[in-house]
Amino acid sequence: MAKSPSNDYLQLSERSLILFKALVEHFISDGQPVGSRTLARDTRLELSPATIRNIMADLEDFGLLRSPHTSAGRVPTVKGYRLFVDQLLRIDSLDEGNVRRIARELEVEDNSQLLMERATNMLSEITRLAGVVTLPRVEQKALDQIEFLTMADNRVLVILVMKDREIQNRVIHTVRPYSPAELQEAANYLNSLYSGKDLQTVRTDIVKEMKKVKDDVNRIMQTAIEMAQQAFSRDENRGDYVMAGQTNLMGFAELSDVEKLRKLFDSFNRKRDLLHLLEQAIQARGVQIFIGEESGFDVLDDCSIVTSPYEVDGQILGVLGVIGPTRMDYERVIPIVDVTAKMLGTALNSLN
Amino acid sequence: MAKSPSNDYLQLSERSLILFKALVEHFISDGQPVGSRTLARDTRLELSPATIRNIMADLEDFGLLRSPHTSAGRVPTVKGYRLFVDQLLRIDSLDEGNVRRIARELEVEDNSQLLMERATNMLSEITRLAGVVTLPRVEQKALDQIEFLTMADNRVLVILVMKDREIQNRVIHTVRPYSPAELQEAANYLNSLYSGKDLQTVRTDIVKEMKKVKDDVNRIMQTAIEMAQQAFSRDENRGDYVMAGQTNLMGFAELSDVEKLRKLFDSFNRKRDLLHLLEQAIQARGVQIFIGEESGFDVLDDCSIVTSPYEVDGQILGVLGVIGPTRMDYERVIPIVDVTAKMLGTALNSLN
DNA sequence: TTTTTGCACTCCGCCGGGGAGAGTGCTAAA
DNA sequence: TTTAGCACTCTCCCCGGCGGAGTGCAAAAA
Repeated sequence: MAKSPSNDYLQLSERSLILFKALVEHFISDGQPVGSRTLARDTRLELSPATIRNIMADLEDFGLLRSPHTSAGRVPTVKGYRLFVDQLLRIDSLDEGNVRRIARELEVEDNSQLLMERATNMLSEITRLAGVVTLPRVEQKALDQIEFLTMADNRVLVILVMKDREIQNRVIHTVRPYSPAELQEAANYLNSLYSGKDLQTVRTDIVKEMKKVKDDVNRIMQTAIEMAQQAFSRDENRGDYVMAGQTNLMGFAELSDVEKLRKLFDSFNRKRDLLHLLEQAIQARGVQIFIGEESGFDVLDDCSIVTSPYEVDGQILGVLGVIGPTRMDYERVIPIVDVTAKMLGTALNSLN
Repeated sequence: MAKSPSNDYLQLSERSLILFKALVEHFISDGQPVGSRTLARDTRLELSPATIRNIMADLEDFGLLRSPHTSAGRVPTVKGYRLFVDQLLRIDSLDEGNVRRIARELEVEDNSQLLMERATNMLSEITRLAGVVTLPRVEQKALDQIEFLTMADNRVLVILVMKDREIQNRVIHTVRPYSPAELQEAANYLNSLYSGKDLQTVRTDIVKEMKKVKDDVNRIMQTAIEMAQQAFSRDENRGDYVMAGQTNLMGFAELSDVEKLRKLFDSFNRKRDLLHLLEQAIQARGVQIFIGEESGFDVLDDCSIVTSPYEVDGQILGVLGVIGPTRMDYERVIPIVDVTAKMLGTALNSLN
């Protein structure tokens, strides 16, 4: 009888799926393995525990359930959760109250950094899980204005004002001192050329420009290009994120092991691995979910991540989401993540 | 026989103190209540366990020790730790290796924000506890240069370059548009007047200046004062700190209770309480230690904090330190905190 | 007087046994 | 195909017993 796990849930009857769904929901809400008896009580279908046991045995053969030990109930496997979120979940739109709350919280802020922080806090507070938002790559942002300021010791302070009102400061070192007038001219030149374009484009354009300039003797352009070359050089802090509500993860029984928790928190601090994961999520359009081992990142084995990219003018700038135990309340969390991503997009847009 | 706890350790014999010190050291190193037997083995004094028991009973009467239950060994009380760190500890200077390590780590950085982060990381790594450094109040920092940049919608970007090379950006809203030339003149004026002074002073000076200006019709000064008034208005984010190595606190048995840990971490995130505590420490000169309840802040009941202010040119800018369980290795931690504070001071000084 | 010995006592932690409870799988009947 | 019945298997919890560690006290030794 024992089938090897396969992917055709097709074989599963409607009834089995209803039962399966009920089981997952039950487990999500109280974290205990679910037995046939409980399930018989809780479902509409008037079935005896014995029948349910038969069905559960089938579901186990399909690799959707497993029992922690011989005489415990069943819990969903990763594959089970996958089926659940992909096929069985009916996501309805978020209730008015929360929608308004998110909107209100995000619309007032007029600074993109703070906006990100608010978004994370929102996420973690509403879901009672850990919230995370990646900061937009500065490369993707549109430049509004560039200015130079002379400092001592052949250093020049570059001020990049982005369209979203973020201000970036960079100090560059030059080989010879430049006069304020020279720098002003260079700034004017660059502003007229590049205002409104994103840094990525600016950089490639400058490279092209450099080739032409070799022949050209225009002094202003020379200065401008020289400055710009350094000012726009690739920023090495490749990406970053802000997080909030990590402590919400303490207190979930499946993470109550201090050692596990420690590893998880350490990895949040290291950022590298999680960032890598989030960059995968940025590729996708819409809400994406990594369940347990699917993240391919073992400190997150008992965790799931629900993410959604946020965008401005159709361009994806970053991704936000929440991290929680695999048995999180997906039905509630998914729309929250979804809406927050959209709201963050519009909030950012209104800054431009 | 039972005396009420009193403060005259004078009555304690040399021998009792030696024993007490041995006990505390023993407890610090392995966290288990210490019994008479163990102590008899570990000390030079050739005494029977029984004698030691008598002495320990005395020490308990003085409120320096207590036993968790009838037949466990003894552990130090807060009062005991206090005696230990105040009177019994011989702090010798930090070993060359660590001194050099700290120096090396702090001398390369040329940006005060990053310097602070390095310092925290150092502290937490070397002590294997949580490290914390308060950021210097911007008020205290010396101004190097101020510049203005016109932006759209009657907004002006103020750039404050501090002596320590930190760059502050503030956006102010003006009632009428100012031309770049006007702003340039204002900046020149303010730079000539205030470069090198700290923001606090600048602000008070400006208030004085305002009175005079009323009569004066000098246009440049008018503009300058108007700008400066807003630019230097009191910054409301009153204080902040950076922290590292919080996870080092997980895994100490006395904090292994997840709920306790959660409260502790939450309070780190809230910052308010801890900040308040650190501000007390800023008053003191040199290393200061809060043991257990002494912090007057109940999530820290099982923790001690060792702090030291750091200063530049004799002026205290902030405070740094570590947080760990009450039974931390004070003998090792104290010199580390001390040296790091001094090194941070000199590192900051070399930026000016 | 101080220190030590001897001894009774207390308390914790650990182990094994014995239910109770929950849940399973299998077989046979409906 | 579903259900009832049943034996079986785990876990969890409680209990009692026991060894170990440590104490306090009284009496002996120094």
